[in-house]
Amino acid sequence: MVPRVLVIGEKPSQIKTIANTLFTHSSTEKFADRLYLRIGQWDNKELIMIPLIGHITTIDTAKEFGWNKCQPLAIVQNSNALILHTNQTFQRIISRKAKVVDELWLATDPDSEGDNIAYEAYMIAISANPSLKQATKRIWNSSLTKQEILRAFRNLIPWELYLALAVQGRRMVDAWVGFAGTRQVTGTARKVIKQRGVVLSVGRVQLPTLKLIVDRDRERDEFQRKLKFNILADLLSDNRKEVLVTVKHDKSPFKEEKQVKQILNEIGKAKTGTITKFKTWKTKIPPPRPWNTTDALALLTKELKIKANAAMELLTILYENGYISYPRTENRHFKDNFPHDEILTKLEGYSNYRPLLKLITNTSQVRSNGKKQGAEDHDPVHPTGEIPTEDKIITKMHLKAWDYVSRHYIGMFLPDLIQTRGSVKVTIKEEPFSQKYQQTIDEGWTQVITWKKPKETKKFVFTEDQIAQVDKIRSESFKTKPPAQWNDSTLIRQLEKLRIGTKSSRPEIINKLEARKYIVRCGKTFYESTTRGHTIIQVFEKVWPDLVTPGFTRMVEAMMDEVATKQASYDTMLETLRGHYIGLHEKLLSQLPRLQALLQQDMLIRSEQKIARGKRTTVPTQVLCPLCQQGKAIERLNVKTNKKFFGCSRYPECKWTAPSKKTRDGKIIPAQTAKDVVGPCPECNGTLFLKRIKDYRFVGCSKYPTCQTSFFLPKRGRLTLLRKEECPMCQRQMVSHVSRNEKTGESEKKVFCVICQNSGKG
DNA sequence: GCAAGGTC
Repeated sequence: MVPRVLVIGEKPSQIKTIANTLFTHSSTEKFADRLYLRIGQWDNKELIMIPLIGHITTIDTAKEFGWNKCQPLAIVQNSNALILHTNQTFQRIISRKAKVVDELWLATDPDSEGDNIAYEAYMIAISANPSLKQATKRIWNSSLTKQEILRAFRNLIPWELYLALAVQGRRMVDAWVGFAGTRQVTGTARKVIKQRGVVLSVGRVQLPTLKLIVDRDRERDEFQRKLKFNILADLLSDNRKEVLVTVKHDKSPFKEEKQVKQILNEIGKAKTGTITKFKTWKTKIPPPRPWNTTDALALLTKELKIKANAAMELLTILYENGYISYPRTENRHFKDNFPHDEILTKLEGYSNYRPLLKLITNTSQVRSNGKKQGAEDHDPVHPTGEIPTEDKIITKMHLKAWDYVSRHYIGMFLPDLIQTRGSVKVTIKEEPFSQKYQQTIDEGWTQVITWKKPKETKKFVFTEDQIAQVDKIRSESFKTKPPAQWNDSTLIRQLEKLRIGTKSSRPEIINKLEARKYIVRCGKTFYESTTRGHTIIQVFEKVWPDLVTPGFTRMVEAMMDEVATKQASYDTMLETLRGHYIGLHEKLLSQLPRLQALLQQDMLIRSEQKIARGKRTTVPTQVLCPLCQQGKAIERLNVKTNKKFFGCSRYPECKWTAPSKKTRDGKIIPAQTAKDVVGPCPECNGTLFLKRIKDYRFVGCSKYPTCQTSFFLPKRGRLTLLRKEECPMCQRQMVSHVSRNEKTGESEKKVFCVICQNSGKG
């Protein structure tokens, strides 16, 4: 009789691939809903393959250590507190089959988590059939290609427990910290927060993530906007008719206005400068590297303005329906023999891509391959070549996500982006100025990866030692900006960089923090910490600084390494970290009064917000509505974003709203005033108001970007809204524009309507 | 009810 082997896999899709590779004839046997054994002959053996669905066990507290049944710290102090729950479906099938086989092959993913999953299956198998202990092997395949599967199944490696035990240790420590910490903090919170079922959670990964957000808010709160200055000079053509380029002083930005004035005094009237250097060159920029999960999520969250979790769901649906590859991968490297040409040929079925695919000369490999990352691992995220169409499952959003994945993939085969660039250095009365330009010669891959099209700037030509004509030397001022708030895209990139969480868990971490009310989304994309989130970090920074920085994860990782390399035993790991945690939890106990006091403040703020929500108003102001000039501006609360804004007291007759802004002395006022407001937007319910971005001035809609109505105004000259004059054509405010005539030097005044450009006189 | 990590 041929020997029988039990093969354990980590997931159904993987077992299917392996079975299809090894077996010429095979049979299946259903053992649970949508789960099948695969049985077949290979290498004179009968292989029985069982697909798992990730871990078989979960860690829980024993009954007598449930909520409110013991002190939270008892979970850590008592070695019987944590127990393993085993999934009965897998327990049953593994036990049953283990009894009838001669060998056990563990074919879970080739990484430490995979070893731990294999260990769970192994413990069940040897308890059903102890003789398997001597007949267990591990399969370590670096990918799921036919060749690699065959290689791995012919080169079985010895089964060792160390890596699995290291992960088991990590799982136990995570449970201690999470369970004991969460219960202690939640217990304290419930003395103050009388909401039903409120839970404040604590964990090894969520606290460092929360700290990132809290720290950024702290930086922004402390940030002092400072005025800085650039000195600019316009270089003219020889006939002085046209500005060729605006050059910037090399020492810009200046901090001191005094210094700027001094320089302007010295050189302000200069009419010429000497070109000291002028060069041009060509730059080739190769296509971007392949996407791993983080890259794909970062792009989709940014472009589609959705959460990381939502982006992950889009990718999962596309994967499950066969349109893209497995979306959870750390890898940015396509292997050499990857069948790119098959996929590219299939993509020709989509007419939008056909002209782009014709630009490809070599379909055998991508032009900028990334690094191989992750021990398993799946290929980078790519389309399968199947073309999706809109139906019940595939929505417009799925199609958009698929288009990004496909375009990024196709772009990786296209020629380089070629730019011509130039730079000039010019000395005006010994003061150094310079400027650069870049223009596209060949769009290359940006024809497909359109979201990465570079900015074009105006080209200029000079010769060295040429005397350049200078028009006006002037200064511009700007205010420094605080560091930006985190969004899904920047946050998951930072988490990957700091090695916090995993490719699969990162989007969920952000969701969890939001569900716990530690952070809120403000606007559409940005995250901000709540008072509650702030409080948690404040207390834990005192109690256990290492837990709120990636330090604790590093410590756990170091211990795991010691166990995996046999320098420490599993028991040593547990006892070391148990002792460590007990000490810190005791410190937490001493901080509970402080935590309670801080949460009280959180409650005060929350109850204020509740009142605000109930009445839908807060303090009425004396500010006249800038749009209708009849109602008063009233501060209101956007319930969705928790952000305050101003609206007109005559709502719904007057639909004026404006975001709130903080003045220097800390007052909250509407971001628009009567000075800026032009009138109702002709396209939507918004308000048109004067906007200034850099040196551009225009009239824009308050509902931007939803409504993109805008009218540009002259770049120079003084603009004043004329409150008392109304346009006879469209009944909006007129504008007076005072500018200097370039030729005569006299000032000219024009009065016109910004919307219909009517002069008002005719 | 709670963590973090697999997978669906």
